[in-house]
Amino acid sequence: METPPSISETEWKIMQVLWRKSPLSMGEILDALHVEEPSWHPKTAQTLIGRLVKKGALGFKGKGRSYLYYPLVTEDECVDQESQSFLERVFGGSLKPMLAHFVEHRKLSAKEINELKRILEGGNK
Amino acid sequence: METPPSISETEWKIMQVLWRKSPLSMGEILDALHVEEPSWHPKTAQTLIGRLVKKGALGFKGKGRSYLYYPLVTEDECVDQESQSFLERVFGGSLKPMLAHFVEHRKLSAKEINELKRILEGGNK
DNA sequence: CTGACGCGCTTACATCCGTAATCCTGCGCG
DNA sequence: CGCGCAGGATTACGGATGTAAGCGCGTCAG
Repeated sequence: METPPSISETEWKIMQVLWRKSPLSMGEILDALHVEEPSWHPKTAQTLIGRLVKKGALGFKGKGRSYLYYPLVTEDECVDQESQSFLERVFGGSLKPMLAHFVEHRKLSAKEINELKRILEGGNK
Repeated sequence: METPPSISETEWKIMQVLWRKSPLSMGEILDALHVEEPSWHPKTAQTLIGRLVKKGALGFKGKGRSYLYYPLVTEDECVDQESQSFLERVFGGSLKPMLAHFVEHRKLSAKEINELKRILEGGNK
């Protein structure tokens, strides 16, 4: 996990399932995916899982005929990776313009503002 | 600009040049790119510019033999697009976990925290 | 027992992306 | 005045991505 492998948009959805709960079998993953998005084709999911395993993002335990899959990279690592690259690419790496953008584009209620402020304070221990 | 075309990582760099100043000729764009990243190959930039034009992200004025390029989509539109998809993909569309993540992973100084808080307040007019 | 089904493994294929070369043409320099 | 060069158009190509089908085997239902 020195180098968290790159995880594509669609692959993320699968990772998220396994970050929430693991290990899971193919069928269980499919079920979980279908909750949010019923259009998942089993074969597609299988392919993506295969790629994630090959990339080293997922591991599995050969428990009999079918495997149980589980993440090899933590959600936090991946989130950090993504956040970093997003911030860099879109806002030149600086938080301020980013926050300013969100404040402007998503009409935040006073309540939300306060919650966000509390988060800022909490981190400044 | 109903549907801002998707702009890839590398294409962004070119858009940024033209958002800062436009219209520009091929050569001027290249010069600007070289400031940040001298390894830009002219042919590569040309290809990307071509793609951006085809996608409708850039327009040009045929001022003689060489064109002057300029953006057809605003930076704000694109930033919003990216931010939206990033937030959705990585944080389930919710600002709070996102801010919490940044606060935790980037040791923010008290000064930065204050600046961010001011941004929050400013938006809440 | 026997075939359907689940699922791992392999193959397919159209796009997009990054990176670049080739071709051609008109303009400016020597 | 002819040639090099900038730069527009076209073509190339390997890797990633989304989407999915085919093959083969072992398990479970009937």
